[in-house]
Amino acid sequence: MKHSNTAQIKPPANLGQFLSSIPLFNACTAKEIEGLLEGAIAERHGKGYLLFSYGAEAQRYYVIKNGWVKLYRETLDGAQAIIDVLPQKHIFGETAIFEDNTYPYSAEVIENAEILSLPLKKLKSLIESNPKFALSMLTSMARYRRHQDLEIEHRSLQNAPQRIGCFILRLTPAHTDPQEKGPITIHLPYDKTMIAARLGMQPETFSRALGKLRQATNIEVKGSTIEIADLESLIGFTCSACTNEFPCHDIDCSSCSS
Amino acid sequence: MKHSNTAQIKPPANLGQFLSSIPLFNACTAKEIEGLLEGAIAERHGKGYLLFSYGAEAQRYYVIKNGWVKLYRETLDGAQAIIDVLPQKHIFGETAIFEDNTYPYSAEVIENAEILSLPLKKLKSLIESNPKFALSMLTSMARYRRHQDLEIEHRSLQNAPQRIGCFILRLTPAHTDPQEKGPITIHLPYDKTMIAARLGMQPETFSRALGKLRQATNIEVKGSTIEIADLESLIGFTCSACTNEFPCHDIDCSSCSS
DNA sequence: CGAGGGTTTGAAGTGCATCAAATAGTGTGG
DNA sequence: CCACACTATTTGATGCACTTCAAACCCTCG
Repeated sequence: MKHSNTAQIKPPANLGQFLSSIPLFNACTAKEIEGLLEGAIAERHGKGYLLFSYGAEAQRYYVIKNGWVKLYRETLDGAQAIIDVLPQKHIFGETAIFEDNTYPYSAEVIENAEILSLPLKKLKSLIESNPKFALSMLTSMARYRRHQDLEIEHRSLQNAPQRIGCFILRLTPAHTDPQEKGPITIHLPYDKTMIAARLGMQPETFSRALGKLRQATNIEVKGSTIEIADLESLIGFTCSACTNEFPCHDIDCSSCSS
Repeated sequence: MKHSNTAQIKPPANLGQFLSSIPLFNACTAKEIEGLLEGAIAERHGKGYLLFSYGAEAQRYYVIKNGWVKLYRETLDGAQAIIDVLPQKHIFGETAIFEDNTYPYSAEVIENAEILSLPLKKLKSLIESNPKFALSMLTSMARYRRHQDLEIEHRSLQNAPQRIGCFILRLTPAHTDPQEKGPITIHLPYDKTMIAARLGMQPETFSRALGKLRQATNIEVKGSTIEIADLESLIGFTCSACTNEFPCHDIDCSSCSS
């Protein structure tokens, strides 16, 4: 794989600060953060880099500093089921400690990414020693659950153009006012092909469905840039088939662990 | 609703024993169980009884002693998304404590059921005071997550007959030998219409898909009784579109909280 | 027996997938 | 800076799976 270049980068001093900025670790003391970071490795990986495979023995969990990572599983005949696609500040692979110490999915970099990996052992002992942290962890898991519940709902209630609309809406800056008038410009964060997979449809369907969405809601699409002229129209079209109301932002999953 | 009869039943002495038998509470001492049970209410509800609605303020969580309960959400125009359908020994409504103290879904009895409801407060304090229990809770949540991940996968990779096959396979007694020769008889645990909804398809589709499954795998269907003549054939047909191998039993979700 | 819900069947329509091929975009080496 | 190679994206044509609407059937229970 041409792009699968990897480079270890020396852990910069501000890793602690970075970790603290993640909601899951909010309540941790500096000393605890330091403990978690013992044995940390920071690496830069190119698109296509496989971080770990389903079923592999798990020693470490990961935190995304930059870029995007997809979690997926695959059948014997190669069909992939995308479980999730995660942006920066997300954690993944950590649930292995609650299972049999193997990863419950595979993880692959899909946009050049800086990834931090940390020993699971330290995480486990922190959970055991600090009830407050255990509660943070539970909160984070519960939030992820809602996120997944919503995912299931979307797949059964929304059609392809609506799923795309929902995806776009979640890219608008959080706390955007639904009444917002002026046009909003957003950027698709990764390949359209990957977005299609993330939304459970074929690339061809994505392309056509985006066309329909454009006609229905007056958005403008130029490559991976999208301009929302009339936010309310987009919301009306998209959110009618969802149990959430607009400023849902995916039940703000920025603080989910994964 | 004709069937929505409800009767309070006096908490029998063996509630403690019942709770202890649930994996989530395995590690609890008798004293802790007793604490959890303070303020417990046991009730019998008929089909159609609404236990709580999405968004309602949550004071209690629930444990199923008997029967089946569906968790769902609905859009403004009445379309329902079934999040899960739970059998006995399952817990639900407990995640409200990790959110804003409101239920993240509605819950309705779909087969006459005996339901135990317990105060969330006691649960929360147990989590905070007993790290071991917090860990059990995390384990349980992690398991539920895998269960949901699998659900998403099934919806994207399996077609209707395969989803039904998978549903049937998970009804076979756990640890059934895949090589098992003699015919296996199982009973559908609730309405076909409800199973269809649970699997994300229309009742008509369910009926037709079950027909296809019968032809493809030599199962016999008489009302809600199904006889599996050739288990291997059923497994071959069903599990080829799944990332799990057969004796998956849904990643044994008997110990999930929900 | 008759009412009502659950289930099946038929006919027609829709949405998405699939296969095939053209086009646009991106990074490469010359 | 251009031509090439390769990938991402779009477009067209066709097929299949599932849905929808309508109606019949069946089963249970008062």
